[in-house]
Amino acid sequence: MDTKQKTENYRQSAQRDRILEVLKTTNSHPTADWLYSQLKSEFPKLSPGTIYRNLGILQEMGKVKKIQYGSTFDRFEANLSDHYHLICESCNSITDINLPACKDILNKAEELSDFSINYHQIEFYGICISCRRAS
Amino acid sequence: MDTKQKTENYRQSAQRDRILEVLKTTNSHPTADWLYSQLKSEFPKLSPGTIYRNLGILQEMGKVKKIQYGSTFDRFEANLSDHYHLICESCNSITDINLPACKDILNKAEELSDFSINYHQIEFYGICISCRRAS
DNA sequence: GTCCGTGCAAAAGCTTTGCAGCCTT
DNA sequence: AAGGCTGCAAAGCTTTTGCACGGAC
Repeated sequence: MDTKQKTENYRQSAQRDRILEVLKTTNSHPTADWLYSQLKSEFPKLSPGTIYRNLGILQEMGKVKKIQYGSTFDRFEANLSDHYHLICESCNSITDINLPACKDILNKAEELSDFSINYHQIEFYGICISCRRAS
Repeated sequence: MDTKQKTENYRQSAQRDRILEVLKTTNSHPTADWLYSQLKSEFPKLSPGTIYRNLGILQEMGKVKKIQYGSTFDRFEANLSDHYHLICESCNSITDINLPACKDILNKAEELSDFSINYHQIEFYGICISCRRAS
C-alpha cells in the first residue's frame, strides 16, 4: 500500500507471528476484531491494541494489505499477489479474483491524467452465489 | 450503491437541497465534515447529524454516492456518471477520470466467478502533479 | 542492558441515534 | 393534523495512544 519502507528494528513476537499466520491461512479478508477473537483463546490476555499495532507493523513490512471498502471497518489480507476483489452486496463477503492485469487501462489512465500511478485496484460489486441461492 | 429503493415520503428541506447543490458544484469529493463547515454559516444551527442523515437519504434517493477508500473517513460525490478515481497517496485528494468503461473486464470477471456483478470501481493510486512539483 | 512489544485503559475520531419541537405537506 | 426533518446531546464503534512492565536481542 504505502511505498515508504521504515528501516526499523523489528523483534519477533509470538502474537505478530500468529496474526500473520492466521491471515495467510484464511481467504475471508478478516477484520481486526475477527483476528482478535480468533487469537484470544491462544493469548488470553490479548488486547485489540496489539492486533492493530501489529497489523500496522505488518503493513510497514509489506506483508499485509489493508482493504478499506465494502464495510464500515477495515479488512486485511496477506495475499500479496496481484488480484482484484469481488464484494457481495448482500453478505459483504470479499472474494479474490485473478484477472489478467489489464496494462492498457493503467497506461491509458496515466496518459489521460497528471498522475504518476503506482498501482490500482478493481472492485466488482454484486451478489455471490450462496446469497443468490438463498433468495 | 444500494439497489433497494425505499418508497418513503421525502419532504423538502433547505438543508438537504443545499447539501446536494454543494456536492454537485464541487469536484473535491468532500467529507461530511467539510460539508458541515461549508454550510454552517448558512445554517448557523446546523448539526453534523443533519449532514449524515441527509447524505444517507440522498444515497437512498440515488443522488449521491459514498466513497469509502483512500481515507479513514467517508467521502461523497454527486457525479453519477461512470468514472474511475485517481487517489493521490501524498495529499489524499481524489480526482475523477473518464476512461472508456472496459466491458471485457466486467464480462471476464462474471465469467470467472460465481457472482452476478452489478457494477465495478477502479481506483488508481499514485502521486498527483502538484505533489510531484512540491517535492 | 536496551528498547521493542504487550496489556490495560483511556482517548480519539467518525458516525449514528433518541428525543422534543418545528416545518412541510 | 400527521409525520418527516432539525438541533442538540449522548452514545456507538472502530481505531489509536500513553504508560508501566515483561521479553527479545
